[in-house]
Amino acid sequence: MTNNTNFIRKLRSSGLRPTKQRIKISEVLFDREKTFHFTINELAKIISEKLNEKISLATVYNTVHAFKKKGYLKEISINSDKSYFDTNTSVHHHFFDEDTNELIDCDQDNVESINIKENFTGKKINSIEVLIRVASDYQNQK
Amino acid sequence: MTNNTNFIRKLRSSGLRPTKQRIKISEVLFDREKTFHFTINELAKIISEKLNEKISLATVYNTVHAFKKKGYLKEISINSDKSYFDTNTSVHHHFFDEDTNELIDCDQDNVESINIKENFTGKKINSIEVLIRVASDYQNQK
DNA sequence: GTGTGTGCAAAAGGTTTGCAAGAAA
DNA sequence: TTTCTTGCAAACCTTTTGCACACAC
Repeated sequence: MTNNTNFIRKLRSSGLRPTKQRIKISEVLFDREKTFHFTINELAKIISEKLNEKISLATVYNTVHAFKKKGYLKEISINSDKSYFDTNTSVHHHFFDEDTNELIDCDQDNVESINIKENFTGKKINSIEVLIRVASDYQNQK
Repeated sequence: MTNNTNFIRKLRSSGLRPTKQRIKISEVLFDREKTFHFTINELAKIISEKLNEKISLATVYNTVHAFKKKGYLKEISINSDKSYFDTNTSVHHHFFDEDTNELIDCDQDNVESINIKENFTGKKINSIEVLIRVASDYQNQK
């Protein structure tokens, strides 16, 4: 599959040198039909275990942050010991399954739009993030 | 100021022994008029620097988590390396000032209610959290 | 006394950093 | 050859853990 050309073009156009590592990570992240949610550890595991490639953890961190800065990834707010990222960079919200620690995109149609009537902070709104925590009904002893 | 009696009663009624440390932390957290947002480090600093009291970090962590479990504190989702807590446990949302890393309560009146039209996950909704990231207009190079 | 809570230091887990070696331009 | 990127290990920071001692009941 050589739509690697596309990744190379994309990287180059955003001022990132198309290195082997970045292309490989692009494949893992963007060569899929559905949105992908991941932690950096999960991503590193996929690369090393599923693909049997060796990319240093530091490089994975570098790359993910570079991609985020370029707008190819979104970081999602969950209080958790780890950071979650999302290949879907459009404005949308999330379910977080507390049973499985899994993120699920929330269809915009399922949420009424949120209007901030007043922004008393006098600052620009950068983003509005909604996180809906869900869990099995029976295990609500948390 | 001896509304410590109140804290002692409160602690006891929730099955927590009213130790010196827990009472002191209660004072810092709840003996104020406005909502208080903090990270555990900030709390520990206030105790040691402002009050010149020595409470072990582990105890601060224990206490904050105990208070959260009892429903006296709320944990707030921000992607950050630290956890933020809020003494306002009612349902409400937040502004997060990216310039100062400060949390601000969002008046419910300023947000239209959010309705999740469909919960396709088949699970119970535990919470709906809204975080509005704000920053100065001119420094949007992030 | 019994059981719970505290304090310390060590450990753990995620993330960042410094720097030398390597690859891209 | 110049600049950017990688990889490694060490450092860092927040949070958790284990255990002896102290305190609340």
